[in-house]
Amino acid sequence: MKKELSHIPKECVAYNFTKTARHLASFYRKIINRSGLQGMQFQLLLAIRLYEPVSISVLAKKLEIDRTTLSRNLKRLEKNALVNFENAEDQRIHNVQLSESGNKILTSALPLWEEAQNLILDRFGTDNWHQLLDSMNKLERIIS
Amino acid sequence: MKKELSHIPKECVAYNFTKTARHLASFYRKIINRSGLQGMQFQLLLAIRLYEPVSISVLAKKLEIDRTTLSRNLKRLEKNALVNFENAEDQRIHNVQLSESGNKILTSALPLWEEAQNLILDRFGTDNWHQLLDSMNKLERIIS
DNA sequence: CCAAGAAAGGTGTATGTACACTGTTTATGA
DNA sequence: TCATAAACAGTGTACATACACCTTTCTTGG
Repeated sequence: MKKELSHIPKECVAYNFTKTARHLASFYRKIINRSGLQGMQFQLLLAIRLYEPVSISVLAKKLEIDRTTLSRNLKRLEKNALVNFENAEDQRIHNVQLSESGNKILTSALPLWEEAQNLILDRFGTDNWHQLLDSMNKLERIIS
Repeated sequence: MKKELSHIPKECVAYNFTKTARHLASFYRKIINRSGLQGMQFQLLLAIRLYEPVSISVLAKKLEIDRTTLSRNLKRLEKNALVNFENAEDQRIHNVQLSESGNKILTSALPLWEEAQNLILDRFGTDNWHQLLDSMNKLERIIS
């Protein structure tokens, strides 16, 4: 007889998070795309505005994403003239900052993020979200 | 004066889920890789075992992933001889099922999934996880 | 001072994701 | 019946992820 395995996808922490994350990213992306930005581009421009001028490695740590992934994503932003790189005194460090148009398009996208966020929170409840977020953060601490 | 924006990454539902999902996927992947399987390969083989023989579209709906993404991921499994395709009477449908070696390697990976899952649940608490999962499922229903 | 190592970043390669579009096969209703 | 629509799947293209490996630049301890 074959072992019953249907509990695995139902219970697997990674699978369920990945699935929900995909759907949520899609939800936000469809709205934020109206600004001309991809979802990831929005995240990056926002993070750059918060920390600029900032090196690639530092930004990767802030966003908790792989440095080489970030590096390539930033390269696309540079190609679209949304960010600029410049060297620091330390010649190893490539500092990134928003360009004029990067700043402009980010500003235009902020209300779209609000719209997506509010669509979710109005239906899910802000308190429920904060509780969920707390729980997720505990989970994160466990695996790092 | 510049508007304060640091609440956005802290609060954004999509960003926080994506980040946690990445970390969790990495956690499971490192363990499951010891079987020779990628994390996604494990998911797919498992789902195929649960539903085989199953068409690509049906499998995509079960897994809630994009059909074309699934199609290409399955192509890699086929290339590695872990699954087989065969046509149904309905010539449009390509049914997929596990090969001998696909079955074997999946069986060998199951204890590794248990290991990863238990590492998380032992530290996080099964009840906490079920509560979190409930909340996530509510969130999913809201956005679909 | 300077050799060894650490830090920053890039490249090669492979996998994963998803939208727009296409072709083929089956179902359906006027 | 047969034109039209729906269902199934593949391809083109672009973006996103991440590991292994490399070079360049700085730091540090003997």
